[in-house]
Amino acid sequence: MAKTDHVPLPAVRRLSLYLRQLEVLHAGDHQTISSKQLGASLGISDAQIRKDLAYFGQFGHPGIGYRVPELILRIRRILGTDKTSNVLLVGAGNLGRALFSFRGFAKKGFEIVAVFDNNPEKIGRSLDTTKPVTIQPTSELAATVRQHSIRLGILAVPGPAAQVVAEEMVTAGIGALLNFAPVTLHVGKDVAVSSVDLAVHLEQLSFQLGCVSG
Amino acid sequence: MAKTDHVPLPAVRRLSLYLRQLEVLHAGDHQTISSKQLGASLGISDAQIRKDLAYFGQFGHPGIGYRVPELILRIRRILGTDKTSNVLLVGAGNLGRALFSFRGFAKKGFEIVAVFDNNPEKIGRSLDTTKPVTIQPTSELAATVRQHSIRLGILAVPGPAAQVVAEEMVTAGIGALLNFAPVTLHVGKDVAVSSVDLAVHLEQLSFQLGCVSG
DNA sequence: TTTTGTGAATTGCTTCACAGCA
DNA sequence: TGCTGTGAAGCAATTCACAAAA
Repeated sequence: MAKTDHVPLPAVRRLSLYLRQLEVLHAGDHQTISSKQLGASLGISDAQIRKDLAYFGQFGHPGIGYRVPELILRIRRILGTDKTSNVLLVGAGNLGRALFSFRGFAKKGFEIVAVFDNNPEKIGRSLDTTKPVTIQPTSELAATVRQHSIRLGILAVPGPAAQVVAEEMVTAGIGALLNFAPVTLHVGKDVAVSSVDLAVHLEQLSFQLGCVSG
Repeated sequence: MAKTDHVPLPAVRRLSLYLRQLEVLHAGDHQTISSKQLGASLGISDAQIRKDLAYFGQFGHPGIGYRVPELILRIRRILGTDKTSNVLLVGAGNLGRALFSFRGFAKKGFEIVAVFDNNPEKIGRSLDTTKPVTIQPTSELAATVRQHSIRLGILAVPGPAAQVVAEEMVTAGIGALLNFAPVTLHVGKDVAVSSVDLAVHLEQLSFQLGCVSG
């Protein structure tokens, strides 16, 4: 089976990009694609793509390339998105609403099945009236996590609240956190954390602008 | 002055994190901090921090550490956020609204001064009635970019439209793009691009969940 | 003592280049 | 011929370890 014998994290990140592009190709009825072609469409070298895939097994066909539908299925299996995952969201503010309404998650096999916020005016209401998910207080985290077998949580609360809420989520049984709060979360090593800080991204770009011209 | 003689991009990314933490420390009246303390609070080694800062000059004081207010100013200067930058946003959907209302940008020296969308029903309206910015059609991109000296653009349109809109933005004079569309943008090498794909982040976490337990 | 700044050593990632297969 | 899979080589980033400064 797959060699789980240490895979570079950047390789996993790129796997998602390959999948994204393969899904586009599949919709366009492409049956096969070479590492060279796929690389050109993503700005990545062909050797990189072959090496990345080789971490997980042998997927290609010499002389042919990769069969698009086959590779899609196998990458989904690797990422664990061949089955739909239940996800919870904490933080029913502007960002939380946008994330809850975002169609892209469902397409990729993630479904937000519960929303939490401790603002009393929000509890019992819905973030998006077209969906039947009502906002719960965080005191109900543990019960809901168990009930829906949720392992993945999205954290979209203000910075000052983030560490406390993250701890509540972990205690409730969450094993992976997507954090939008502009703070570094301190959680156990067995909990995976991925952080998105919008200001940090703009600062990167601002720096790069400064490099080329005054 | 600063050695601009090739800096690893990961180092620049971390510079933003250092700044974020330093601002917290400054608010808490800390006057100095050592690389060891700063590292502990961010989960980064002390050597890493000293090396990162050394790419840009000498900021520390042996035996003392770093003076917090001084280091904040110098990192802001490096990132180009010591002055406020005008930013534009294309895409007035759910995500665009959340980004426009996000307070964190202003705190970091970024101000969204123009919003674009080609939906005729949205043009002329406002994304947030507490702010006096009305939605314009993308045909007005170039004029607005020139008028406000905008160099940074946020792209929050659906995937299929992203490449075309990105090209319009670059033609209008935008030099750096923060892209939220789930596609790889093909732009000139002189344009900086930073992409945030929410589904990719969840896939990373899903993979990591699969590593520890079935 | 404490803590920085930095060459040297190390680790990790990417690219190269080619054998093997269709 | 065209393309994959992969060891070897090369490059980039991180960590080590210590001289110098307060």
